[in-house]
Amino acid sequence: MTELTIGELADRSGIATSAIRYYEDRGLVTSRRTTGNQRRYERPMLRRLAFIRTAQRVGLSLEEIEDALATLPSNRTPTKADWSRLSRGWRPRLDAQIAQLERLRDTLDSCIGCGCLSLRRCSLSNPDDVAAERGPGPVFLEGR
Amino acid sequence: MTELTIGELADRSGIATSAIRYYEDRGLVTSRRTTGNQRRYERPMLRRLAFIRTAQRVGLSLEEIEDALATLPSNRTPTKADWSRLSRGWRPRLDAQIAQLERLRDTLDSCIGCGCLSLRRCSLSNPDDVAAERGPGPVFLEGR
DNA sequence: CCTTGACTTAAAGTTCACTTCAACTTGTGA
DNA sequence: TCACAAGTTGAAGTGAACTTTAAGTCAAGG
Repeated sequence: MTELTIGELADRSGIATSAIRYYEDRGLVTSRRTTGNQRRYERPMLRRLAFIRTAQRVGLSLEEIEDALATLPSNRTPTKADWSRLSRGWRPRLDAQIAQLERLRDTLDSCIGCGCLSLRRCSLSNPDDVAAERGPGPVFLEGR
Repeated sequence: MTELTIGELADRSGIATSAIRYYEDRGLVTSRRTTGNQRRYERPMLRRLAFIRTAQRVGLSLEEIEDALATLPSNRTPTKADWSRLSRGWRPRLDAQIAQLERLRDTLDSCIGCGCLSLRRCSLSNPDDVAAERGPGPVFLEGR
């Protein structure tokens, strides 16, 4: 039982089989096929899925994750050092996200009493941080 | 010039006319119509848009914003106290988001050296915070 | 051998928050 | 008055990350 079926991989990773197939279509994971055309995964694929899932939590898109995975050596199973290298860059990214939310929170604190929300005067709704405004849509989806 | 056209409202709020029309379809904003069927907005609508935009930055969906706006008195223009009341609840939400990212960052710090990312052993890829796992997709979209 | 659950594919559907399009109508400054 | 920018509508398109569906094929236990 050294290889895993897609169902086993899904159970162990907590990622749906449909998502795993989707990742495979996008080239994020690979498998060998049985004579009957079924997918079989080696155990290191579990770590790869863990990497993908965690990178998503950090806020990377699948495209970015794809790029990161592309820098892994293709001639051997990635080592811990390989994974460590890839995830090292996440720290500044997380820091930036946290800083941005903290700015929002602090501004909220100073505005909450007045309820002004003036688009021109209040920095809450008119933040300095214009760079962060590119691209609409929700900035953060929490527990809901 | 006490009323604004949709273009003027867009200019002043920084929100595209298409988005404003979309909000109106969803009932988030309202307008009166000229005899020629064009929209005209009263100035308080600017604050309403500011509220919507800021609520989005905090991470609320349009549906949640809709619900919040529904609690405003319909018989009068909302006061600063009204807006203040609505935005008061954002603080815990922001706090939770920040805390979640900080947990992720701290766990990342303790995992980055080892590169383990084990789905079963490493808390980075296997967070306690299971509630936060509902709903896939990017958790945070920063500057990019 | 045979049932049954797990697997296969391509294609279409989902959600969110909009944007774009086409075809048309209004409003305004010269 | 008339050109033309700005407004109107419904419907379709966008992008990200999947999920669902349909119509099958495969693998393993009894």
